[in-house]
Amino acid sequence: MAVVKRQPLSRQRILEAAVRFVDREGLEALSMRKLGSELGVEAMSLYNHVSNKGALLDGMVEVLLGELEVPPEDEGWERRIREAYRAFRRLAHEHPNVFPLLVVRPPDTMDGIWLVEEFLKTLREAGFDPQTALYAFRALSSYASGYAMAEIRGFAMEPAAARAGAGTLSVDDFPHIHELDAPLRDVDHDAEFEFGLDLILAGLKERL
Amino acid sequence: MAVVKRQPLSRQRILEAAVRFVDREGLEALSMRKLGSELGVEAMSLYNHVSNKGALLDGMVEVLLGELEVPPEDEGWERRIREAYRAFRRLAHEHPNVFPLLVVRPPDTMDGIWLVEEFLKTLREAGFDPQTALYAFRALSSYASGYAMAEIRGFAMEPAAARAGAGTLSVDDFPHIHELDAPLRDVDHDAEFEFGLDLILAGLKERL
DNA sequence: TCGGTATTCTTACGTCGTAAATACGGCGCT
DNA sequence: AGCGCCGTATTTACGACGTAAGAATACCGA
Repeated sequence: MAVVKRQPLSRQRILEAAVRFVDREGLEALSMRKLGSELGVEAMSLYNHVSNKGALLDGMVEVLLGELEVPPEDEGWERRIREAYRAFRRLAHEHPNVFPLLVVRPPDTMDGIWLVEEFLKTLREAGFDPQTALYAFRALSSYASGYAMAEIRGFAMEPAAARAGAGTLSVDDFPHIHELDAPLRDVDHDAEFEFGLDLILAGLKERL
Repeated sequence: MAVVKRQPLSRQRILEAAVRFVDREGLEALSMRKLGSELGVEAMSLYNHVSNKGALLDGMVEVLLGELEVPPEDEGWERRIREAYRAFRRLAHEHPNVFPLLVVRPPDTMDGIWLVEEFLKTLREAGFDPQTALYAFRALSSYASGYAMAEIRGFAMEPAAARAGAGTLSVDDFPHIHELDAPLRDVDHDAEFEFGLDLILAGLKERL
């Protein structure tokens, strides 16, 4: 008899369910009806808390952003920034099906703005002028989001080579890809990501 | 009387029409029916040349890749690579609505593989060891595609600030964003992109 | 208990991707 | 010229989608 009382719907509960659903089934599988039934509710009920599907997707990127672990202020600017981008990439690993939303529909919330502010503060206090701080922010963000996307979806323009093994490609036509066949088989993505981060951060330090 | 004889359908004609259509109307507006009528044909006719909508999208990124202007070999590795990524970014400007496809569904064609091969060749001949060549390729590609995406969709996590002007944000809570209000109003994206490219390329040269 | 408000459900419409069956048009035969 | 073949185009149909409009229900303070 003791049927669990159904919890009331709420924007937050919907968004979190949506993230879980997409984590499990993929972005394309997400529909209002299916998300509704996930919550034991009809599709149209969702519209009381979310104005349409676009807003639902936007809300999902809010959830992701909320999970981002912002490192504390006290550990030196370089380390702080490093950790921030590592955390960003971690998001991609934890939600590979949701993450692309973040790239395709940039967030427009106070939380997002606050992150930018925090970031710029760190760089300004490190001694960069405003212009350079901005450039640095964008260079790092571009790199990190590009890398994370590539990692999730397969590296653009590095297709069958790595996935199927270079074996099927003629050695004569593609000697350099072939040369990388073995290393490509198990790249250390952590190291690779850090390589790029090092490159950019080292360059930035020189401009201090 | 002289009605223009309707050209026969073909995969290529379909893909090009799809790119034109999306350039004009946006990705979300693309449907088999509308693309069909664009070509004076019923939706189902398209399926004789393209196995489904997914394949259509893949084909569209092939078209984009085909438009990429690969710089000649003879101008020194650094300049060649610079020009290649500039051309890549140009793609994003010319097809802002199609470009995201390239990020979300990495191409898997011989043309794509050939581009990688060409790239690796350039870096190997410049003197990089295979491992570093690979890392360099991916660092640059991540940066470039991340930057191009951000440019197209609005910079992730730099939202209302730039778009609405920082005026609406309290100066006390967001001093650093506010500080950038004016510069943000007209950033020179070319310069900004080059800044990041410089950073990475400079770092790479040191590892030669 | 009542009345009103906020939430949920039902029904309905137009659009989507695409499977299946049908019709068509141009070709090589005889 | 007539016939049949085969690839292309059309018709029709199905189930799923997002969501507008209205009806039903649940909840809450008086």
